[in-house]
Amino acid sequence: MHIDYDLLITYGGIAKKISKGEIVFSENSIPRYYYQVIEGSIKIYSSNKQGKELIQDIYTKGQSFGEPPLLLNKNYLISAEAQEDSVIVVLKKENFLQILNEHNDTQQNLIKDLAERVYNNTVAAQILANPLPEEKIIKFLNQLIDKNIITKNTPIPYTRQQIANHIGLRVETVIRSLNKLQQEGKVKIINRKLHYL
Amino acid sequence: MHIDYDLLITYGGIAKKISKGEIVFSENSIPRYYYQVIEGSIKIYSSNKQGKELIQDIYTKGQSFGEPPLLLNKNYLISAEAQEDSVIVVLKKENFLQILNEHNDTQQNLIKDLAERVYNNTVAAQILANPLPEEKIIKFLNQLIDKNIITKNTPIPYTRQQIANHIGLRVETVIRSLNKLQQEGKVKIINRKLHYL
DNA sequence: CGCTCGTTTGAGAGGACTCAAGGTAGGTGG
DNA sequence: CCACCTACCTTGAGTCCTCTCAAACGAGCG
Repeated sequence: MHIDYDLLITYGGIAKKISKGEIVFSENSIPRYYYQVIEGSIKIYSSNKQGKELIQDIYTKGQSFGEPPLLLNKNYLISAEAQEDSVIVVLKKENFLQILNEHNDTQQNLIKDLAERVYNNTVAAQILANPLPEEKIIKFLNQLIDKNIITKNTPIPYTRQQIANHIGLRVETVIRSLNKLQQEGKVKIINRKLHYL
Repeated sequence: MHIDYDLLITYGGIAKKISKGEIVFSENSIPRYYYQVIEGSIKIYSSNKQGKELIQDIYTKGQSFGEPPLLLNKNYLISAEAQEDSVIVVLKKENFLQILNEHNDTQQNLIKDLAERVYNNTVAAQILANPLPEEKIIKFLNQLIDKNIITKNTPIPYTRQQIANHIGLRVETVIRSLNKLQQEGKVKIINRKLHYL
């Protein structure tokens, strides 16, 4: 989802700096705002009892996040945290709903965007349910390519830990699996930078 | 998502009988229709290389399914199969889009519905990523309660196999975990029927 | 009675996880 | 320019537990 910056401001949206590591909203809290990234990146995640973090999504420039609970009047199930110093626009819920009402194209954008998230979640579920670490990784990388986040033969901008948190594995397992994948010629590791072939 | 039956018919929707086990659409095929359940239940699932089935959703009376790929012009990533003898309405894509255009309330319903699916997927991801079988089961049961599919102290209408396919485990593991949960007093098994306490 | 489908139990193997210890690169400050 | 720090990566050894495979039991039904 993306709403024109000027429109957001017109309806009372406010740009806000968020430092790396700062929390935008957290699990169980009540949604009150619509959020859209102007600069930087926001990580959406949840943690289980053992403290293991599951990254559910990462939003960057131009993308909004956290609408579903806002629209459904339910509490957040996930937390949002800045992965780097970022800027976001914050818009009161009422004003967001007003934009939706008064601009029909916004509704259509929202539909497209939500449909895309459902679609992506389908893939994510298949990755998480897959019992083989190497297949998980390959599917994860394929997904990143589909989403235009990475391209083949260029360094992948994720740490081993981040990959692990995306697909539900431990760092060590990711490292060992990447080694196997390299032997199979599916990825290449050039001084620690991971490349997908 | 739910569209009024008469409206569907007005726009050219056709009711269709689907026998148990019959496929409505399958992975990799091209979406051409909007589907809505009239009677029975449709299972949405995908299978991995090892033939293990992952149930992603089950839709019943009044619910539609399969819109995201339809709206995004992408191929299905999942298959849809009747779990029992069912009746669905099939509506051509163009006509579905026309309904969306000409009935603003439909758009809003669609938004709500998609938001709900994203929300549910968030929970599903947490379940799939959880490494402990017993926690998976408990979270799964809690989700069924939230969705009003089951209530406490009544028999749960799922086979062990179905539960396993929902949460990414093997039947045997589900059975053994249920025994532990019974010992902990969290569920009760009355001649094979599972009850959540 | 004899299918068929779902449930259950046992034994064994494999592999992800855990824990612990080092290694390496890039940045910072003296 | 070098020493140091920190974050990330890597390796090893051992445990645990899910999965696999095989077999059998129970319930419902024609």
